[in-house]
Amino acid sequence: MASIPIGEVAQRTGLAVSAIRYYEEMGLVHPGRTAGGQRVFERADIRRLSFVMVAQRLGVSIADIRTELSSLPDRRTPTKTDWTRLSRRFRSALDTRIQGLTELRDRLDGCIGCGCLSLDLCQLHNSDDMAAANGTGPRYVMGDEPPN
Amino acid sequence: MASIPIGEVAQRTGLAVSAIRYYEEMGLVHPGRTAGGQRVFERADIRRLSFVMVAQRLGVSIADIRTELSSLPDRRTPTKTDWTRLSRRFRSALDTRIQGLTELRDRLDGCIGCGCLSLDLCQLHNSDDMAAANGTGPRYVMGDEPPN
DNA sequence: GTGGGGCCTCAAGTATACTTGAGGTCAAGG
DNA sequence: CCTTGACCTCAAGTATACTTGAGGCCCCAC
Repeated sequence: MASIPIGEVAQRTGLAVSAIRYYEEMGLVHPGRTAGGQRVFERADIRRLSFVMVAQRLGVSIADIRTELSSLPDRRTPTKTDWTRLSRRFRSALDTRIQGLTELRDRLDGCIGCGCLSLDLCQLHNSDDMAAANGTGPRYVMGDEPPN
Repeated sequence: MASIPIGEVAQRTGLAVSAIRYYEEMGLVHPGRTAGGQRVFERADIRRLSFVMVAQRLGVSIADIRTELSSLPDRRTPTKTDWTRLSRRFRSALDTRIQGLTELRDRLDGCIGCGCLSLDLCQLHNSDDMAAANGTGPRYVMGDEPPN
């Protein structure tokens, strides 16, 4: 069956060879080895790596990606059901993020009108005194959510 | 006029004191100094820092934030017009990002249906052969855009 | 069967974004 | 005045995510 060398995986995914080796070290992929010790990947590994790239792009840390991927069977080729479960969780994370950014954008819209981030009476910044009173600042803008 | 010490700026913005000093070093804020050498901030600086926090949250690097902020007058208190110009550019970056994520999500939706990232005949992954033919992989998913 | 491109490991380096610690100064309230 | 909490600098450390380099096998097309 398809045994793909690291260089080809790199070409197919667009990742650097060094990055793929790093991902293995981080436990995101578990390629096999030839008798001579060279890594042997399979298609499922390319898919794992694709997922890694997409998740990375969304700002998910490698540690978190590993956690997500741990729901997939390590060496058995994942079934459609495995991936569907993962995709669903992923989609919901995406939704959350999009929603957060959209709210931020809408709040910013109000700002542009009022010259906000510059004027004190904006809905975002209130007066400095009010902001000081409950220990805020850009938190209004950021919706009081943690960065990730 | 309002001369705010660094600790108060930290409280109001939610930033660590050390982070604010770092931002000064990186050229994102330019506080004044007392005769004794302590930093003196003004309201405009808090707004700059708020902007920094929001931009950071969107994944903008400090170097890029500095570039953005350079359109504001360094020491003169920015006018409403200054901030409006900045906000508009910012809003458009936000739009781009939201749009990218939304497209990603929609493509993922197709995937969930077909068990993609797992099956070869998905619209995202085509067959491995086709993907190999034009040197792609997750690029379909990522819309061929650079990370930032 | 061999030449050489591809692959290997391991250590160290890079970039970003800060934090922590040591050692010392400033300034406001009592 | 004097205490003391907030502030100062500078160097070093931390975490994340990789890349680069040295030194050396692997393996397949010719």
